[in-house]
Amino acid sequence: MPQYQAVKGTRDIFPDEAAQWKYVEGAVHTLASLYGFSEIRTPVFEYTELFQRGIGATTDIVGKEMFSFLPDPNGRSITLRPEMTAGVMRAALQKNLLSLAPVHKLYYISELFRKERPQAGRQRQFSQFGAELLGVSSPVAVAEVITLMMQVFESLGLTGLNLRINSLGDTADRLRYREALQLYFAPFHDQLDDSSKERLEKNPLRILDSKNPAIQDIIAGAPRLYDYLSTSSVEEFEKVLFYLSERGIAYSVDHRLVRGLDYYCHTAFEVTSSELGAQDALGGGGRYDGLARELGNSQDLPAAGFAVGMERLLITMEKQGLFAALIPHAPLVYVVLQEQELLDHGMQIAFRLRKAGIKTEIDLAARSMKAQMREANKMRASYALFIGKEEEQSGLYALKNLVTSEQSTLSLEAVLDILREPAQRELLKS
RNA sequence: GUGAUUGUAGCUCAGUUGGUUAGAGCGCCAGGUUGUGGCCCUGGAGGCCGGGGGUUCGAGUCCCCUCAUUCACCCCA
Repeated sequence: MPQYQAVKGTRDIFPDEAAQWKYVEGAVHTLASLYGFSEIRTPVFEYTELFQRGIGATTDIVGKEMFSFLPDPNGRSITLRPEMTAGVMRAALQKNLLSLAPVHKLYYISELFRKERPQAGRQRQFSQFGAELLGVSSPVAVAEVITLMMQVFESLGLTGLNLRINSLGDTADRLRYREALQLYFAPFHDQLDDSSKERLEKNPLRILDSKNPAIQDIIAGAPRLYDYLSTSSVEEFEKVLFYLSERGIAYSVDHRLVRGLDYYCHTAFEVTSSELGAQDALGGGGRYDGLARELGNSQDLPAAGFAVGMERLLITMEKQGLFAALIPHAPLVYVVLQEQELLDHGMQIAFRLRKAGIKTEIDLAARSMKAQMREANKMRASYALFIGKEEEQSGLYALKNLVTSEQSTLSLEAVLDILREPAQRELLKS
């Protein structure tokens, strides 16, 4: 066992896997841009109060999962961001973005931190990609955001996902419903588990989220939030569903979907994958018009967004075999040295090739020719360029096509001429 | 934070009721004649058997503690 290993809940991403990340990130960038979203990058840590206010003091994230610390004895507590929305909203308010233009569409791919016990699909450092649409207070915004998210999944080839959606209504709706819930659960108080009892006081909606089998029957009989929605809230929700249907996006309405963060209102949604095990949420989001005011803004700021767990996305793709076509970028030519003394000359040749845009490998460890050839083969290099004493003096090199095994003796200029064209093709592919 | 699980070579794992110098496959390195890969063959390097303590003539195998892993709960991406 090595003396040092990666901190609990963190992991290293080695080249093979990094290629998968790059591929997925590329799809995110491309599609976000296609929908007119621009990238935003915010600091990894923020003042702790931002999350306490923004996410909600009663949530598990704020209550027990934040990495918080004091930068100096008299400083304000800061926290490694456990999610992105609060930080993005803070940035938007700080810059007064909405005064520059009425609508802003932002997306990100960022690292987040939560102090949870790791398990499948859950780490202490993880990353999400997500989008926030600011300034539009209508079902249009939610529909737009969901559509982008689903198109990312689709373009990556994911199948078998389940999109669930619900309406949480506006503040007034929820207030009325909250009372109704408390009234309903009161007689069952003694049968509830501890966390549900606590939620009954602080945030009764979240009792509906409970997976505790012992209280499922009680939950099943609870009044439905949907029945407490105002006419306008219902209309709004129906409009979102209409947009989704129109775009061929399959969904199922789930009246018990609440989601853990306090700032959601109206539409909330979640995408799950059966490929994921217990932590099956691939992504989720909703509307959060009230977040800005919660963060001290004088008024609400219409906003909708989603976040998708990158690790979970990668896990699902791996399980569905969606990385099979991802082949490592092989070198076009491998410079093979007859003996170690030729390394200087070999490196000079490699440099010339690389300058010409030709992906070139050379064995810096100066191993045997056999080893060099074996490695060239393993890397799937297309050509081997042999350098021996003769070549060094004559300036004529032996270029071997490793696929056809044909070999010819050429000047460096001739070699460049031959390799330039396939190098161009490789460049276009990558 | 709670519960369970597993810790033997770089990786995947064998290691019989405790009994000699701890094994395999893959990977890695080097060879299979004089400057040339893939397949094949040969050889080699590499393990305080997670750590500590205990039982025993004897522990990779049994007991205790500890650290770590994985999975699940809570909750979330």
